[in-house]
Amino acid sequence: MDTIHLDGRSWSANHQSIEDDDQVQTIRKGPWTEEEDFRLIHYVNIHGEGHWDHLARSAGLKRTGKSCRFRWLNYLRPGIRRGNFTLQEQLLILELHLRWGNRWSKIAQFLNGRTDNEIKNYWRTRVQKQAKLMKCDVNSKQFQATMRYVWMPRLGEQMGATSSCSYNANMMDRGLISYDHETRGSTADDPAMSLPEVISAITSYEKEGSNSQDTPTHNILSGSNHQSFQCCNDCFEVGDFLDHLFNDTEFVGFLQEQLFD
DNA sequence: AAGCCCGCCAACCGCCCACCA
DNA sequence: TTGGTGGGCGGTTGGCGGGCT
Repeated sequence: MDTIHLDGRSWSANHQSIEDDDQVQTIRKGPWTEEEDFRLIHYVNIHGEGHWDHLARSAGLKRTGKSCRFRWLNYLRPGIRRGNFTLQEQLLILELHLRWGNRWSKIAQFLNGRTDNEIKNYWRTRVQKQAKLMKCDVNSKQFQATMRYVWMPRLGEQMGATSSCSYNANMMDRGLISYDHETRGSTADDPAMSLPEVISAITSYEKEGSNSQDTPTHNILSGSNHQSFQCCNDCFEVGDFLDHLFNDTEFVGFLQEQLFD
């Protein structure tokens, strides 16, 4: 019988049922115990991955092959990183999701040590929550525009110049972006709304709509490079400015009507 | 202190595809 | 060609814990 020593504890790893006197293999569900984890780690270390149904039986685990595979790939496999996502990782997830949608495993390939399940959970708990707050669909162009022009610039700013450069270089290296992050302009095949389109919508809104002096869209455009905006006597960076705009339900409604319906 | 609510996340489920006999 | 099997993937669920009343 082999003995595994890990975290100051020892586990026997005989490849028999956890309950030897139980002849009927009832399938266990729910959280994995430490002993189950050690059995799985031990077996995979010796025999390698794959053939999960056979592995489950041979390792004496009362689990389905799928359950063993899931546990190994998402929690026990060496190199798994856990904990909060860094700003760079969050930005990468937003960027890649705009590109590929719910292709979690594909997205996970670009985040070293992160699993598709973890990214999926992040998306559903954090990002979809924001969509719910905005009362729009997470896949709508409106929400994608918010991601691209509000959150991503904000994350970029938070990351600071150094990490932003490394993020851009990383993305460029991978061939994932081809547009200029300084202006956030989109490429011709980019389905999301480009910054010029947003500006055009804002301008149109100014012409057609609200004459109120206290709306966020009053007196907004200044300069020609669209990098900063004057609004209500305050100067906004593009991210903050659009954040401001998207908090204006009147503007959001107009934008939706003009561009997305 | 107790009950309730809600967010997070580990884990399961079902579908689909690739491979092989 | 077809049926069985294993594995991959996205969607969903349920339990736990922390915060709030």
